[in-house]
Amino acid sequence: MVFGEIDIPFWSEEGFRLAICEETGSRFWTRDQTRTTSGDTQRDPYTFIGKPIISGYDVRGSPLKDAMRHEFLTFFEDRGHKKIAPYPVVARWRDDIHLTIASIADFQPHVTSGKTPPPANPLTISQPCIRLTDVAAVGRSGRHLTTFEMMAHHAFNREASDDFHYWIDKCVRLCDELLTESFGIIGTDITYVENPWSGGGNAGAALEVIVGGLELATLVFMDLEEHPEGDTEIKGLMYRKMDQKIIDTGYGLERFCWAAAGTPTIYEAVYPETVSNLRKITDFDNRVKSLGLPIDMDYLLGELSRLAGILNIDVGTDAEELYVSLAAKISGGKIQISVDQLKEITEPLSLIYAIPDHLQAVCSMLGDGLVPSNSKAGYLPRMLARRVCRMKAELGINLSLAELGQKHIDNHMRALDKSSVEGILLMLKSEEEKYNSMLQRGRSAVKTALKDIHKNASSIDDQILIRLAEERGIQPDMTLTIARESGWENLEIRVGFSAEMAARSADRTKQESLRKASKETYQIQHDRPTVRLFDQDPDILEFKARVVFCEKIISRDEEGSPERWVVALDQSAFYPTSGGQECDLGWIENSRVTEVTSEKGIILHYIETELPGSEVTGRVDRKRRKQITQHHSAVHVVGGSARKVLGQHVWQAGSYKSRDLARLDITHFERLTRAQLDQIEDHANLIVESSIDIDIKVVPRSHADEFYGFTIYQGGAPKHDRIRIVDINGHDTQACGGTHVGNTSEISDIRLVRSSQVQDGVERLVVMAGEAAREHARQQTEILTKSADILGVQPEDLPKAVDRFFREWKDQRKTIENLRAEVTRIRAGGDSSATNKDGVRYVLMEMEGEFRDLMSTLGELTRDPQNPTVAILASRSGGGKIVVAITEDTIASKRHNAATIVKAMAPSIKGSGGGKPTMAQASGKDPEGMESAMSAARSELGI
RNA sequence: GGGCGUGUGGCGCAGCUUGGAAGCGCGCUUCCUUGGCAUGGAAGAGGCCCCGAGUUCAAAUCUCGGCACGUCCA
Repeated sequence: MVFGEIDIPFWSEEGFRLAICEETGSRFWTRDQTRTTSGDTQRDPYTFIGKPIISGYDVRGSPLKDAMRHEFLTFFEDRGHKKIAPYPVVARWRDDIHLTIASIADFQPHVTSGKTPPPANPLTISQPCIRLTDVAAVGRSGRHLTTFEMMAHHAFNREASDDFHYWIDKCVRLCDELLTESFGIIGTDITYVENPWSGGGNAGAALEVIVGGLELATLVFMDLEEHPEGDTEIKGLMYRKMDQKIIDTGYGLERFCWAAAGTPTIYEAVYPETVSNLRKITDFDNRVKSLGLPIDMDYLLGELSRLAGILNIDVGTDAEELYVSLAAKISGGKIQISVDQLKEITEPLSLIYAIPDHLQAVCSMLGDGLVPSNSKAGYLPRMLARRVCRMKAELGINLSLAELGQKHIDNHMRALDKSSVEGILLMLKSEEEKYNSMLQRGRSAVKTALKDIHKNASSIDDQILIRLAEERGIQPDMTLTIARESGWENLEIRVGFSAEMAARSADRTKQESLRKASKETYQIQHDRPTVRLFDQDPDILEFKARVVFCEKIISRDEEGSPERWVVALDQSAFYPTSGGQECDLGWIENSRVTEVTSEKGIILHYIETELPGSEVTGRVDRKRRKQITQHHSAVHVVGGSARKVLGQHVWQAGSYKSRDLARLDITHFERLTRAQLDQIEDHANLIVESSIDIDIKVVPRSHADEFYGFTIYQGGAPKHDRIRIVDINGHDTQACGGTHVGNTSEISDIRLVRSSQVQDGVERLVVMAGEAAREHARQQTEILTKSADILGVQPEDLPKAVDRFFREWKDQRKTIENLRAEVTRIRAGGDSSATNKDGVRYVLMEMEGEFRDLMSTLGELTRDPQNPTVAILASRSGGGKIVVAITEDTIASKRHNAATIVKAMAPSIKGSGGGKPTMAQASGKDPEGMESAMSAARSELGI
């Protein structure tokens, strides 16, 4: 059978026939003897709008979702599936994606690869997901959402180990029973379209389940994995059978709700409160009424949804053209509606629809502890928050982002606890402020960028638009709005520009991904993992071991680098650099260990001399280990304290533990004040004083997820099927492989030295514990004492004294400048340094000071056009400096050239110089030559 | 993780391409105009041009490093 074709007993038993879609050519199965299209084509309009295909559900919004979800989960529970609690939308257990994009994502890669058993088998779940790929279509298409719940039943079959549940036939039977029995859908309305699936290294046959023009579910039968020697080719890649056969299904909860509600769009079914509220606030219905169209609003919306859903407004498509054809098609052309009228309705409406969806996505991301940021994952909620801000402004809504968020949470996210809600609202508030300040800055940026463009100009240089968008985040349409406000009223952006820009950035992203750097590591020919003694007992610091291999490293660096050997042992107490913790150092026999790393479970010790035998003794540097261990435990304590003090949104974004200091990066939405640091520090020290035991145990992956929750993955995605839990009882629990003290009291002392910002939304705390903390305190005191000594004050008076000195220094500098000007005026007015000849004043003056000082004095002499002057100032400091200036646009500047004068003078002081005709300068190495430089100037000037 | 960009009086910014005297608008102080206010006029104060190296006769300007911040993409 060809890959992707599905023939099961169920088809014939139930009277299905195979058909080929006239429109798309795909194979599909149907009970309907007359059907000629698969159901999901341009020729298949939605049939359920105004007449639901799922009956018996009168409610809308959250209650509708709850009822639907309950029906689905109960159906599969009754049929031997275990119900699993949903995972977070922020996929912290994975390092390849930021957000949970499907229910199967919960089990990738550990379960799908076969490494870890699933939490239950078979199982059913309703998983909230976020997908941002179609964000531009949300609100416009009538059916796209960024946030949705994927209801699913999964089975993980392993024939080899006799662990087999069900495969294609049973899966389709379950699905069909659910649709026809539980939801009362008429059997002939359902089509199953064959549409093989591949992605992420796996592939399999699949069926799309279509009812009433809407794809309600997808059933994937994953049994292939990518392999160069595989025998099945799909989209140019080779695949082979894998050990597991995985049932991966996805039922769109919101689509079921829509099909049950029969509303014009999916948004009215899922977010009725927000949609009607926003329609009221924006006076939408009256605005539409004033267009005077002879049709019922709901009917029109239904029509639009039906058509726009099929027209599929996508990114980069020419919206104008779509509008024209849409206007013509409405009600089969029976209703007259102009493109402008249509826009008047759809533009605001699409925003009203998109807002609740975006709010749902933002609030669930923030609720899961994703803090908005200008880079990394934090950019995702920021982007959505900013979209909402923009839409809000376009609709003229006066509510703040936080107020909208509050309403949304009240309607849709009641399960959130109070502190999380507070955190979300704070972050929304701060996001709106940041958005507004960006706009503020944007306004002046646009004005500056356009300042050389004539007010009547009709087009803007592409480069200007691109720069504004890429550097300042001002999209072209916004640039246009600002420009028009500020006086460039005729500006237009040429058609297709936005699409070009999108293509440009997509292109660059592609180029980037092509550049891949591979890091060279030591090649290991052995595969037996080293026994990690520090895991068993962190107190083992001296041990005997057998040498597995010991090889000299050929250094590619420059000649003189010291000789090094790399050693692997059968067991080791040396902790290798990993998880942000620096490695142990010490000795193996008499050879110093300078570095310890780990490759594929083998601990590699780098040493300075070759080892004599095969049985060796290793000794770990006790003091270093102790200090690093204290730092590591301190980081956990501080992390827990930060969460208590700042809120549940605090997550570890990275950490580093060395002998001298530890760093902990945490997510937080604003800069930390010293007062907050003190608060965290106090709390952390309270934990230290409370002498809490730190328990370490190793548990299976699925048990850890279930028992401790996903907050244990502070340090990143887990890499093994067994998880080492470090539990500071009641304070902080994390999955962690590092070394830790047995009781918090052993940390002895925690200091938060400072905080800095790594990126927007991520604060870096510099933590010191134990001896390092005390050493740091001593150094700080010394700096203070030394500085205070210099100024001759007590350390506590230092800030006041420094402030005074700085002030006085500024004042005096000012005074000196004024005095210098005064002296210049007096000397130039009378004594021998000034000469007048043919209406030009010549001032040759030697004085004290640097270039800067000479310059300011020059101004005094040559700025007055009433007094044409050639001024030559010289100073002997720093080898000799000369500046020459001539009053601009006068007979003086016509007669003389400053650069020529300077060049005539410079050789006398063994220097060189140059400048403009009215302003030049030179410096030299021989101040003694200043006299002759001056006479050179006199003869050059002819005085 | 990566790309691009920005740090200049209290605030908002120009100057940087092509190195050569620190500028603009708002605000501030004083005076004038007025019965008072809005306003108008005049004079003035206020700058480690983010920090540190380098190149140069000369750096706000060019190069490198650091710090702070912005923006976009994955």
